[in-house]
Amino acid sequence: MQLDLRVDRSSPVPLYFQLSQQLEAAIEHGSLTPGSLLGNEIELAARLGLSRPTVRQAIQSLVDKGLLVRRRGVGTQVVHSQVKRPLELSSLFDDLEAAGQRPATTVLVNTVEPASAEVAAALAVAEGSEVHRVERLRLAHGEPMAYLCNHLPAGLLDLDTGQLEATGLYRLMRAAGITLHSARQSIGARAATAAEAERLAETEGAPLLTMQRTTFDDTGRAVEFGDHIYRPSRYSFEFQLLVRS
Amino acid sequence: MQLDLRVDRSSPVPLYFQLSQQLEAAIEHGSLTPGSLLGNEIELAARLGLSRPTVRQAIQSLVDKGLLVRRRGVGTQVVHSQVKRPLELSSLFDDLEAAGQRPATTVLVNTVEPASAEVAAALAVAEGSEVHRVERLRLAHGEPMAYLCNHLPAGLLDLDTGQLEATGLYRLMRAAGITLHSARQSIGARAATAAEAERLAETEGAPLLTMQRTTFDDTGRAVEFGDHIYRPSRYSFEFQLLVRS
DNA sequence: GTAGTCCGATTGTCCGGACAAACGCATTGA
DNA sequence: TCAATGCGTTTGTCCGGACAATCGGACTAC
Repeated sequence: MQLDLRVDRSSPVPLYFQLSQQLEAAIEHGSLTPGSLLGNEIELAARLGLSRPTVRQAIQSLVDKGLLVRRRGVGTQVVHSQVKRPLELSSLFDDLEAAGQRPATTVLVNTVEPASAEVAAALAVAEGSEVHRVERLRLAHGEPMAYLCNHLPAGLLDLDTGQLEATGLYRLMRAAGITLHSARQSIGARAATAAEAERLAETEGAPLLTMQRTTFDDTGRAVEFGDHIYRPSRYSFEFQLLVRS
Repeated sequence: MQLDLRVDRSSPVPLYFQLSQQLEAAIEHGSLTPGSLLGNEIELAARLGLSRPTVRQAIQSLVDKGLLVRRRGVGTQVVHSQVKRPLELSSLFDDLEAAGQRPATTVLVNTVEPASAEVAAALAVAEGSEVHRVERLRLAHGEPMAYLCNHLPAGLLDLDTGQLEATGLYRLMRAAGITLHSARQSIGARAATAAEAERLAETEGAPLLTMQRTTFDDTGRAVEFGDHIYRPSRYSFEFQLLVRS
């Protein structure tokens, strides 16, 4: 069966993007089965009334996402594996909400204070300069799941405790017009201290999953430094990797 | 100062690739300083005797790597942050060697056996069908660092114990003509069992970092399923993330 | 029967051009 | 003084075409 592909030239949405979205939907939906050929680019372009570069741009974006594989002399195939999504710069809040976990947040600390040496280095600000510090307990189904300590440069964002309890930090930053660009992240493990155990309803010495992250916006500014600990019985990091070609 | 950019039209290396490599080298080397404009595409194309699409393709590849940021009406800038490399599908062996840690491997088990339910599900083979099982202890500076248990579909690869002790599993797979494409990965933590503690020179109940990974080749076949445990005092996962746009 | 060769199919690379959209800045107007 | 407008600059999108590189299968020669 021929796929029902169409583009709307009156739409402000770029043509290549319309096409790639429809192809992605067809793959997700199962209309394009794994391993099936996509039909050659020339013919596809002719059928849609598009030029070949435009079709190629659409296909390329899906190749970059790992959904398609191109082979010279063969054609373009749908990858047949449980490919989900490449690792995104996601927030714990969004992850939990997407998983239907109904996340809740308790703000424990929300102050402005001088930057410690470690924080200053991570945020590339002067030691002792003012930074926000936010400490939160993240719950799912009423059970503590993670303890989140974040530092932000002062003046970047108004951090309202009420908002912090209603949504995630990343959403607040995006809403403030900050475009997140990249992050440097480190994941490890260690034993819980007595104070940490108490906060997370664990016992002292219990294994904890730790994550430290510095996030940068598109100008290269460090906009957030986070030091998080997770209960490994309740949370693990799951993601998809693609090989850089 | 004008950057000394040149392309060799007699080379079989694609022109856009020659250009992107030179630009990347200039960024790495510091000739292109963070925040500096790259000069507009039209002029750059004229200077190199290339067409604008070719120059754009070169720039785009660096944007995808997170090294450059384009802004309409402004130009293309070098991102000024400690951007290293996006997360790659790397092997522990290569990571350690790159860090100058002189990794060593002891092969504990190297057999063929029927697939358990878990392994069969991960590799998408029938339960009970034959699979390779390899268990290795990875050392750095003579200290145990990780315990690696891997399963591979039978017939994919000859697993020679000697080779496994001399290099990494991924290198052997690549050398056998398998092109790694993507992987699904899960990172967590838990307490060490008595047997694990013994192997890793830890104590029972000590926190361990765990990683499970299924790797797929470019045809979508599952080619490897790994279950690894790391000593968190010796190893943590460090990587760079880019936001998908 | 087997290995090597040829050939059609398909993607990879590259060109030159055209217009649209967004940004920053200077100018203009209230 | 401050906001709105206009304009030049730069990237974003799209077109149509050309040739090269590679793959797989069919064919041929031994």
